[in-house]
Amino acid sequence: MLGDRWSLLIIRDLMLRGFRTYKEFLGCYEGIATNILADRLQKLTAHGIIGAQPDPEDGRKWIYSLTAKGIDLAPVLTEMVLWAAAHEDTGNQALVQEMKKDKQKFLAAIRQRWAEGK
Amino acid sequence: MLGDRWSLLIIRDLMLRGFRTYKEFLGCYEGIATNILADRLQKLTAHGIIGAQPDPEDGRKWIYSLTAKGIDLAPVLTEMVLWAAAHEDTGNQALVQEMKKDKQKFLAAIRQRWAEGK
DNA sequence: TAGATCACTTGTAATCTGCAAGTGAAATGT
DNA sequence: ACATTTCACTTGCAGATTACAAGTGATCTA
Repeated sequence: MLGDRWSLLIIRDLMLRGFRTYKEFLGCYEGIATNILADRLQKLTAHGIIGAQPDPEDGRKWIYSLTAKGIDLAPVLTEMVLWAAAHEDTGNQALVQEMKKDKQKFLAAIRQRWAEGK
Repeated sequence: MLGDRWSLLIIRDLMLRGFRTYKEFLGCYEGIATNILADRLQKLTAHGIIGAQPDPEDGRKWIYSLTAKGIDLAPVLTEMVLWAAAHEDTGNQALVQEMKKDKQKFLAAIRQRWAEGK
């Protein structure tokens, strides 16, 4: 269900990088094809991990967001980021430091952010 | 690097189900092809996540094991199992209960088991 | 109202995967 | 000693999946 090259990246960027629209995803990943992105967004939606709403300010856009099920992946993503930081070259040292310092606080902040609807 | 259908399952079963040989993996997953299994074991080895040693009791067999880098995936796998248990139908309720009850203790036990060389 | 932007869809070629059948080395049975 | 079986793979090939380029229609902007 998450066992493909892009799904977890999409969730990560919704959760940690504030991505919201198709264009943001498409522009960011080197190499993701338009049809594959559309397919993954659709499958994640079908699995109830993300949701989509029309943008009230621009009728062409859709705004993607995490569902409760998607937000519950925060501990998984956090551990993955920490693992990658420990064993591979990764950027984003600030984020990693914040996670390491107080994991529970970090997770609580993510949940809080989504509870507030942003 | 782990973004495919089988790699994380292989790591999970090395870590939690005590799998050690090619045959165990092959017999367990419905549908994994022999060449794909060989390929994944090789790639995981190349990435330093698993290692392989010849079986001293049977010259045909290889014994696969987790490296330190692989063992460090325990928190990721644990959170994934807990997420799946909360949101999908999964078996292995005993394992899930043990993880939930004391996550740190559970992780310490995994590390201990590997430190002892089993 | 012409052109740009947006989120896709479609077509096609290349790549990857799944399955069946094989291979060689090592173990087992007689 | 020799045939058979087991083991961990490899090989060949058809079918599925993916990447890339080029649209498409609805919506926004100048």
